[in-house]
Amino acid sequence: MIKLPHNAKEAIKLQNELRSFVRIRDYPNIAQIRFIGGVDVAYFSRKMTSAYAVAIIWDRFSGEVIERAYAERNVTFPYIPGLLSFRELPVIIDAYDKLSLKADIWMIDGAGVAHPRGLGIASHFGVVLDLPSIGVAKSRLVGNHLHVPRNKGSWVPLWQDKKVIGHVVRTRSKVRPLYVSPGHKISVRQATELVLVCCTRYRLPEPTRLAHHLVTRRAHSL
DNA sequence: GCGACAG
DNA sequence: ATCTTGTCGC
Repeated sequence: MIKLPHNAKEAIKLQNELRSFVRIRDYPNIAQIRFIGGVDVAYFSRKMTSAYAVAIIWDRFSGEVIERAYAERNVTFPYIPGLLSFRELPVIIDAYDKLSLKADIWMIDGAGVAHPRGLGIASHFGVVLDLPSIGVAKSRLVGNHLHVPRNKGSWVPLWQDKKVIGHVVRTRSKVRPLYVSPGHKISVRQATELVLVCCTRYRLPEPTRLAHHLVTRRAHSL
């Protein structure tokens, strides 16, 4: 269970404290990563008062989902750009806790360190659970970048204060690119490498894509 | 004050 | 994120 602040000011203070625990470095043996976790959250209207989350573990070699878990919870924290984790991490962790198997690394919808204070939801998740993680966002939160070549597999660096905080990746030809940034315990380069390996015929990497598909269909599964 | 702004 | 149908393009 994560610490839940009561307002934006407290949330920002907490992020500034947690950011010091983020570790961006090479993952030991990325070629041997087999089990990749994926999570996503959905709301079924009614002023989006309750959130639903699905956490899955995907086998990169067989291409199959080997386990899935579902959770739902009333959300209290509002959606504020930069403070997304305080709204969605609680349900995500509820779903994560129901899994019996372990994943080598996790992919989360949203930013990793490509965040105003370097602690996007993927980093927050990684630090709290002490697990390697990657942030996979469908749009930009912070940073600047040049145009990304239109062909699948190409990418350009995402800059912030003269530093590369992530990559803007073309996971499908002629389709809007993804904003990939390391969450915890992985490097920028490897994060992009792993995301591309998980993209077969869709814009989103399989772990995140499948979790989104399941949570959108209210795929209950205990 | 104005514009930007993950899901 | 969610509300929504058909439609243009690879």
